[in-house]
Amino acid sequence: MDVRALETLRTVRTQGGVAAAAAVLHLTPSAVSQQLAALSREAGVPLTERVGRGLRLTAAGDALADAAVDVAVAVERARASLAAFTGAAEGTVRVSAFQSGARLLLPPLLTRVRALGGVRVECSDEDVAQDAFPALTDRVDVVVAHRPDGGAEWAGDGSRLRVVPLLREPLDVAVPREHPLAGRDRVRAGDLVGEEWIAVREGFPVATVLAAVAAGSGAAPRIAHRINDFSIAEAMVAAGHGISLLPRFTGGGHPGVRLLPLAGVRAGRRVEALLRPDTAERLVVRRVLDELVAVAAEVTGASA
Amino acid sequence: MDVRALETLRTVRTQGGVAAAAAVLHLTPSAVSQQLAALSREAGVPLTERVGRGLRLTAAGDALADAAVDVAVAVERARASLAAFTGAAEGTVRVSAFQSGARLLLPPLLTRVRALGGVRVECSDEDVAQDAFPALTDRVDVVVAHRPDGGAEWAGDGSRLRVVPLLREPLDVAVPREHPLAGRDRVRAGDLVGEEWIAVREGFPVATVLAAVAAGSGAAPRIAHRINDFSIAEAMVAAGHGISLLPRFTGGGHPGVRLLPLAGVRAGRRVEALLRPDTAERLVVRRVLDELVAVAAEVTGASA
DNA sequence: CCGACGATGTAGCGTCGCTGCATGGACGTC
DNA sequence: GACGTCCATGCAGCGACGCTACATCGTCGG
Repeated sequence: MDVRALETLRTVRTQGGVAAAAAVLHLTPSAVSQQLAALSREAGVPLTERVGRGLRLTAAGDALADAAVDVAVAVERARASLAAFTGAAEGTVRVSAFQSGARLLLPPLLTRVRALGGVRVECSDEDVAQDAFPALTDRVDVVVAHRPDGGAEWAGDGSRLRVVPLLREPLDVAVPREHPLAGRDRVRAGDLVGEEWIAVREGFPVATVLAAVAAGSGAAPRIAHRINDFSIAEAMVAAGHGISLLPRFTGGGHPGVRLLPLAGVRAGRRVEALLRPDTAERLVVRRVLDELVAVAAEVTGASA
Repeated sequence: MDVRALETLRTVRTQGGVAAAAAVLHLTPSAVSQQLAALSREAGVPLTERVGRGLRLTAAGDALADAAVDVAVAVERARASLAAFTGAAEGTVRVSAFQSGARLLLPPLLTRVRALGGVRVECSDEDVAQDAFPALTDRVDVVVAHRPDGGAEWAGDGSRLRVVPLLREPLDVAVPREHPLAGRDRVRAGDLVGEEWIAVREGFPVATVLAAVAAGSGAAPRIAHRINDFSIAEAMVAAGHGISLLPRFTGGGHPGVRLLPLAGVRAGRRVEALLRPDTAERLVVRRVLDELVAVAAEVTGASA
């Protein structure tokens, strides 16, 4: 019962295939397949089954993968217990964030972490579809993700994934300053009928919020453009090519744009840190995560 | 961070040395030493330190060994989660017991287990000093041990050792049937002044109880013989070579001996099953342990 | 129907951990 | 105080295990 093979099994589950898991683990697909075969032989029952040209875990494999999480956590706790003696809560932590979250949180995080000393943070921006966020935790230690306010929990929340809330960010309606509504201090969904929208790509977190706003106005929204990058969307709004939903703390930098709070509709997104349970046990990771939480509190406190 | 090396570290702690650990793990001392060296190198701090010609764990090593227990438990849970699918709560379980406990519990345990099917129980009798019982759990899955009634807990109880109470057995005073006290239905400590005792060897569980009885009588007990085997002691009592303290359920088979309950002194021993926390997770072991608990209840219920 | 992708076997190789033996230090004994 | 014994540790040699590279088979899209 090799822990490396158990780790591999978990990765195959989260990545959804041998090839993807191999890429994450820096192995060849053959090695991954052999590990699964060995594990299955030892278990006495098949852990995976072919489905199409891919594969998925059997019930037994799923149960074992769940148990493998606890094994990984225990091993990481062991490492942490040693780190308490060497005094070394040092090392490098990989942090990723979606575009606007990265812009908001990563710079202050880096300055705070620099004061810690010995802790190196490697950042990357990862903008992926809603349901692809959890899988990122295999390549990155801390994943800053977002989801619509009342939306579904993350897949496998609880035992498979640790979720740390960072902040709740309201989504405001961004209009050009020459827009008739620009003088209002807040707008209702009904005020927005007939507007052209600049939305995000289908499957991305903010998309469902726009649908909710549209439902409040009674008409289907006319989506003219799909832009994932908020700063681009903001520039397009300023140029009068449509209106958009922009997160309050992130947007609002552009002088030609006014952000109007939405009344009557609860529009917002939750920004959370996603970690694998075993990664969450690492002392360095905990330190960085604490700083990230502090940064989030700072950012919301100053702006709200 | 190899789990085999962690297992080795635990064994070195419980067995108190490299050589003893190597014997238990079926390895050469050299291999054990190399594993410790590798682990220590990876940890960055020494995990062991020489003391005399042996060694002991450092504080860091002790902490890591504690964490290693959780790792082993998690791994064993993973195995158990698989066993739930193969339906195989089968295999062999090694059970050891001290002399009198073995005589009382093992025969009925074996008959009950035979009915289970697929479970093989290997018995052995292990009579060791009080503080040597926990270390037996490295060689044997279930260790039936005993300790004086109000005595100290087992070393490392809690996280390092799982303790399952089986029964409490009163210790009676065994006298030959021609003895002046033989007619009494119970005796007090004061009645026993001046008697010659047949005791157990120093360091064995019942020894401290005799000291307690002696303290009640006010005089130091005159110990004529030291016999660990109760059936031998019983025969010696019958032949008039002294009196003894015998466990009620175990002793009393000899026609020439009368067992007299002790009044005023709480004399007894606790019989308990000792398991390593990881072993306790194995499904086969749990099944056998359940049967053992049932046997203990049966035995005391019939005799009390 | 063909091309591409994904998973799985097989040969070959490197590496890691074990055994066997030799060394050095500590305790008990004569 | 010297010797023998026991224990832990270092080093050479060997075996085994797991990886890469390559080939094969099945499946899905064009």
